Amino acid sequence: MPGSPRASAGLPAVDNERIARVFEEIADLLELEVANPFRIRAYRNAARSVRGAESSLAALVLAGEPLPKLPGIGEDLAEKIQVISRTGTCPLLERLHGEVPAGQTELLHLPSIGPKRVRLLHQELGIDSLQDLQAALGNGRLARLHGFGPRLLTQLATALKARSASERRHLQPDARAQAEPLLRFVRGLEGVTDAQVAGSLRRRRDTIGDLDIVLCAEDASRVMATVLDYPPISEVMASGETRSSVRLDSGLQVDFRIVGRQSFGAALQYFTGSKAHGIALRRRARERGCKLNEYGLFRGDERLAGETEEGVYRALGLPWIVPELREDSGEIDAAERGALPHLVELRDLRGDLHCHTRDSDGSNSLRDMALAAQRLGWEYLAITDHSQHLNIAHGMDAERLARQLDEIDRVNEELDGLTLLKGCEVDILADGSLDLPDSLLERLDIVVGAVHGYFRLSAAQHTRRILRAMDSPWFTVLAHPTGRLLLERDAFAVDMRAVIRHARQRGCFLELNAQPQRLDLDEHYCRLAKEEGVLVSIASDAHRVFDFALLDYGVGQARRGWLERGDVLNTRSLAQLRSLLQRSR
DNA sequence: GCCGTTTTCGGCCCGACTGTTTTCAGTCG
Ligand SMILES: Nc1nc2c(ncn2[C@H]2C[C@H](O)[C@@H](COP(=O)(O)OP(=O)(O)OP(=O)(O)O)O2)c(=O)[nH]1
Ligand SMILES: [Mg+2]
Ligand SMILES: [Mg+2]
Ligand SMILES: [Zn+2]
Repeated sequence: MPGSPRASAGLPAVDNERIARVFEEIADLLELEVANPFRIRAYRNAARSVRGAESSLAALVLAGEPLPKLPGIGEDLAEKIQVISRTGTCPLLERLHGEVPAGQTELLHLPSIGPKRVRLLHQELGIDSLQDLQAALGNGRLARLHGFGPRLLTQLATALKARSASERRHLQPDARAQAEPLLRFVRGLEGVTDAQVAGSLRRRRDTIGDLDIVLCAEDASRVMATVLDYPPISEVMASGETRSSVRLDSGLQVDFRIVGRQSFGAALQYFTGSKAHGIALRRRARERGCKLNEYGLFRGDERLAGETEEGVYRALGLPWIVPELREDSGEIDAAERGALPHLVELRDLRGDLHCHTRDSDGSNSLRDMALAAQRLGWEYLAITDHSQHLNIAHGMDAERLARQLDEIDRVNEELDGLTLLKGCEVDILADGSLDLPDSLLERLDIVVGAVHGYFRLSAAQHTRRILRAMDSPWFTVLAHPTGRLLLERDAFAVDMRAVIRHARQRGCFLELNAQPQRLDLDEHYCRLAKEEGVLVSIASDAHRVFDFALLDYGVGQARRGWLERGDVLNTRSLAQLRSLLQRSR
């Protein structure tokens, strides 16, 4: 078997993500066997729970330590986690693979195709894969199938043609760029009194599946007709009185929901999600003898709330919960106890600890970056160009960096209110050594260490590599700690708890890289860093002056990770920052 | 499969849109 999951050197090859994917795969296969829907849900909930777990579960298993109590993980699933941790799979998954034709999960992921239709395709036409379906679409046999009307057939044809495009998720800037003109359009429509973005974009998730837009209007069906006139709409997938799903020319799906004024808050709550958060609220309503839906909170026929979100939460005995926290990962409990965090905000940041200039792969001069930062009212900006190993980015050798340090001294002379810090984004080499000599590193205010290559090391090797880098007395911040590139490259395998604990021990910090294709640390690791008492640097990694605006994406992610002002390194004043960066050398 | 100020069985969120359904199943948000 390629990539044997067996652990080497005490660290597991199976990370939480892999365990979660096994549970999701089981859920898909159970769905195809038309199993008990609640059992299927249990596996999907388990996947979510494992993703949110703060420790590497396989690491605990291999160390013989007990698993923490995780929501939705009972006796049976805990046992399965043990087995998956050791083998990368489990008997149930293997059995299901033997029973369900291999291509059927792909079919299940097509729009409007669920387990019953997959079964029908199999039984009536022997279709078990995307290729089979493609062929059947071509020769007209599909149309004879019960429930396969013309609308569904066009939808399937589109989905098969642009499969990769339609299944693809989107980065926030892309989603935002398409949401803005759309919002302008619908807000200008007659009868529309309010329109808000909901869904994952409002929750500021790292990637966005589709746009979810709630509109407030009394005459829903008339307004819906005008909404569908939005020129970039290429396909109307479903359209009724109060909700529609469309696809834009770009391939992005948009879901619209229209409700009246007295339901707008309830609809916004419903459509913002997350699904798990919404279900948890509905369960809570039920426990209190009420019913919560997108129209309001009701006791019998009596409407208790619905006009505003705040009113809905209040009527459920809760303070309003910011969208970023709505993942059913402890926020309802915290709200109930009055213990919601006061999340960090963009305006709390007093500077940025990671940026580039023309001296490596940036587009603007050092001076222009400094002046732009000064205009933002910041107290400090660390200049952190690449080191020599990254020659693709014109990384600097010792001599060029030394010249840059002189330049920083000169620019600092003319700056007003802003202080440039001397830094470098130093490559962490494969063996964990740093890419510049100590004689130079010791002259820097901040050393941002980064992994830019050798991603295929094992978790054990990566962890050793990073711990060793932190052992350098000059190392201060670990940049983009998992190396992930959203929609392109997974995080590399690493024992993040060990990294974070070592950072605390060594007086180092972790970065939350705000580039929207990174957002690395993710929200789960942010919570872990907070729990372990390691400050996070929310950093733009700007390569041009406009990139400082990207910090807001980082703040969004930090908020999803429950970070408060005190948990963030660059909310500190320059004096506080300097003393934090001054390690016991 | 999970879970319990309704506890160890019997629940598990609730509603819109589509199709050929004439009273509802399938899929999705
Ligand atoms: N009550 C309830 N609400 C749901 C359900 N499915 C979705 N929703 C609500 C919560 C979601 O956040 C919202 C939008 O649905 P989406 O499928 O677009 O999910 P979301 O935007 O959260 O993530 P995405 O990035 O689009 O995949 O609709 C459900 O099964 N029950
Ligand atoms: Mg969405
Ligand atoms: Mg949606
Ligand atoms: Zn960088």
